[in-house]
Amino acid sequence: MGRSPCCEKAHTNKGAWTKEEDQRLINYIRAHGEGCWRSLPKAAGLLRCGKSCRLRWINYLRPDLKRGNFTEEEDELIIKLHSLLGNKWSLIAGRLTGRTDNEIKNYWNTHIKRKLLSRGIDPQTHRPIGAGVTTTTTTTPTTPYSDGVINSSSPAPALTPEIVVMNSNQIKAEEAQSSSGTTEEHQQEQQHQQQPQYPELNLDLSISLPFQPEQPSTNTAESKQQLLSYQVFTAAAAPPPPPIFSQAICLCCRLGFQSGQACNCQTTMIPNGAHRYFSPLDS
DNA sequence: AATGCGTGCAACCGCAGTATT
DNA sequence: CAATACTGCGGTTGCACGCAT
Repeated sequence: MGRSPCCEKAHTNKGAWTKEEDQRLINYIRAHGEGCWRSLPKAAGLLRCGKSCRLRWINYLRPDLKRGNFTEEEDELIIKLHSLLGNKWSLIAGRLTGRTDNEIKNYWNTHIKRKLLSRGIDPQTHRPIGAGVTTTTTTTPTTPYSDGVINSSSPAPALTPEIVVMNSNQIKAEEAQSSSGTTEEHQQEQQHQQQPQYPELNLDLSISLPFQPEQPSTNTAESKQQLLSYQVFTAAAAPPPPPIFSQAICLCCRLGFQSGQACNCQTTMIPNGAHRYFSPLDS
């Protein structure tokens, strides 16, 4: 048997929130904190479903929200993040403090799309419009880096989550520094130079079979640890986190970045071209 | 002043993944 | 293990507003 029934959809208000409803929600969350959205409406005396309360709080009432226009820096950051992550608005929002996924999504659809089109750039692919897709490689329409292992024949860019929050000058400096790296890095550098719009991005991606761990774990605790690791790499990170070892698949690795280039987790290649991720604890 | 149109944004909807019973 | 609820996410819709005609 499952749980008890969800919030009754009857007897719930819809549409715009009133000031009184807002105040009730704020007061309740101040007193009891976020979470438990299902029981919140009843406890707070609101005729709304929990989902609606959550949305209202996250998108509008949260005290740490930054209201107002997006800056030029935020614009460029969103564009770069979108080229990297696709329509993963929540991940993008995690990189812009005080902005919500909904806000960014709206801003993208109303402003940035147009901005890119006026620059002659396809907002979905981040390629110049008219540059035909002639390769046999495939990318998903909304996510340049699909959720799988990127084929080793087309190495992913040496971008780290930290680089993502840097400005373009910092990125250039980072690239200049990396040019004195290994042969492999040098090859990537050459590929970067072939990208006309965003040199740090390689959008020519192939898709291979999804990564299969050698010892797939169904352990719940380990799953939680993986989630935690994922959250560490995706959380809003104003200052770059100190070097840490990932004990699971970090976001960088999930995006196909190779160890050392993008993150500090320990990743190695296995013969089929996929990556094997292992924890320092394994050794 | 009235109307039409475009824009911006809050809110809803449906789905997928996860948690719980 | 299956069934069900919960949570979060992305896509879409609808309304309010401003501007042009």
